[in-house]
Amino acid sequence: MNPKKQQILTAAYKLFINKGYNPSSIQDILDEAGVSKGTFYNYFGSKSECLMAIMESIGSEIRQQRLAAALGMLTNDPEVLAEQLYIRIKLNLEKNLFSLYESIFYSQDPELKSFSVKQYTLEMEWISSRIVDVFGKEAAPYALENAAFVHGYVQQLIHLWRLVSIDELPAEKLSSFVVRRLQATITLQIAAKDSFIGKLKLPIATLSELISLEELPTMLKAYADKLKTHANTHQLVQFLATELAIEVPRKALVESVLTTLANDKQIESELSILIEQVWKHLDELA
Amino acid sequence: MNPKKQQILTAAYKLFINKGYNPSSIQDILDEAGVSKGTFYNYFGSKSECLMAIMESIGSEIRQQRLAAALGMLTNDPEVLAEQLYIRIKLNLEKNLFSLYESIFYSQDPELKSFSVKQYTLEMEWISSRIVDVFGKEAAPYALENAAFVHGYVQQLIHLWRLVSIDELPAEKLSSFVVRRLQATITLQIAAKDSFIGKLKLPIATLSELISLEELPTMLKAYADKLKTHANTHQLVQFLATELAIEVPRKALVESVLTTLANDKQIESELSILIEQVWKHLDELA
DNA sequence: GATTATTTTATACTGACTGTATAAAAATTT
DNA sequence: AAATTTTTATACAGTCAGTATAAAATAATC
Repeated sequence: MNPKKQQILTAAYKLFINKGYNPSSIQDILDEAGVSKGTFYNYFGSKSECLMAIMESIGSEIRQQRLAAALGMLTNDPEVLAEQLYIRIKLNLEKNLFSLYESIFYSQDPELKSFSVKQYTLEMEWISSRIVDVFGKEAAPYALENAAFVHGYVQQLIHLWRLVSIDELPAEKLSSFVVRRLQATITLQIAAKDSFIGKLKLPIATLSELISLEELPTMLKAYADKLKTHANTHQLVQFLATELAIEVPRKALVESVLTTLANDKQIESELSILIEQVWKHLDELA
Repeated sequence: MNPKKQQILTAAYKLFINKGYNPSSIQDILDEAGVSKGTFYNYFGSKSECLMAIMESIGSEIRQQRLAAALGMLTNDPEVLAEQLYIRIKLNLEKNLFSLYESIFYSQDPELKSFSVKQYTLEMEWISSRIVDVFGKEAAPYALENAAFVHGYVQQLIHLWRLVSIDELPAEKLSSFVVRRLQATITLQIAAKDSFIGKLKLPIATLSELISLEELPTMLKAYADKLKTHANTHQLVQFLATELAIEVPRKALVESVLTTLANDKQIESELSILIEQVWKHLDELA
């Protein structure tokens, strides 16, 4: 990613989580980044576009870590689900993201609004599918409303904790607590056939569809070619492209490279989507 | 209440729920109310103060209706709880309040922020105490976190419903569904002794303490004296003051007057707090 | 009914904000 | 070395919240 763009994102991120989104003016960002106004508007059409770019990359980081956490584990293990829920809570805490979500979720700005709807939809879909993984297909009719249950309960407990205690939030305890509560309530709910949302479905969100393992090498190759100036990243992506093309890709090597890439803050969102897709295919490799 | 102040509140309310809080400028409010800037700042120190005044009166309306709904009913009836939860949902729907809560809850403005913390605390305390009413004192150690459960679940289901369906939200179905889920989960939770928040308590919010039945007549009388210009309200408050002072106040009459007052949009928040207190004492009357 | 006090209006102003525009300077690419 | 792109500095338009003030309208008091 262009260093100026990265500078701006870093500065904006720092300001947003400290002062909050609204109170941080574009001028503040420019001063912090040591960059002029023209440059800012060269990369972002508006302040909210800048915020969305930040959220996008965090979302991608969460998804990658969740995929990594499930790797080699049984998908129906409730503890894996708890661990994955914990990943979001942990990242939100570490990066102080609550105020960012807050600014976004209930924003009046139509672009931010629809962005947050998309983010929300993705999260609900992901939790729903994990609920079916864990509790079996008899849980499917109740998965969506229990995704809402999980999401809402986590959110409220975090909020509540901050009002009742000055101690650090026990995030792991929280996520496993919520999963236990989920387990209890969903079992009874299935038995009672008690449903609210019923058969209604969320409008499909993008990004959930998989890029096939066959397509990935060419796409990665195409991307690698754009990375001439970033020697390190270029090497890694180039390697992925060729390795995934051969008969039996070396899984451990691929995973290692993915981990390195996942920790690289410089990468474009376009690339990080590709990386997520590789993660998803990882357990298909020998 | 001063007619100009009422004009401003009505105009602001209309704009806030249609355009949202942030996009409504003070100038918009002035135009809508047909009032000049000086007048606005004569009654409200800022735009957010105006919003808080609106929220305050709605909160009071909700609390009064909830008290009325429980009147003469058994406090441990889960259906009464569902009905009371429904009251908030219904009022929020009717008055399109979601966007208002949204603007407030996650605001950066420190005054709004602490106001919303207070509102939130009151709601949590109220739900908690109702949970103990319904599920008995063995539910007490779990009441607070289940208040968070109820609040978060309701919120999420409303949000979800709006994404999956264009139909009107089935609010009554929602509230009774959540109460059933609460019933299921809290029973298992008590059995499992599984708690997250533990013994931690919310910092006490004001307004929860009762004004005694003995004090009320004098306080009402004092207030009535300030209402010389509002003949109708003055009559009603004056009546309450004298009626509550006598040996055996006529309950039906008092209740009727309270209902009339509850529907009066003109009353000051100071008075509406007194009215709430009378509601709370109502079942002590013969 | 006249005088005094209060409320309301109209208007101008400050300072902060987002986003646009533009010409010159700096850095990159060809 | 020349051409192209990026970056800077700066000025500008238009919006906003909130302050200030003098004049007009209304209400309260004697």
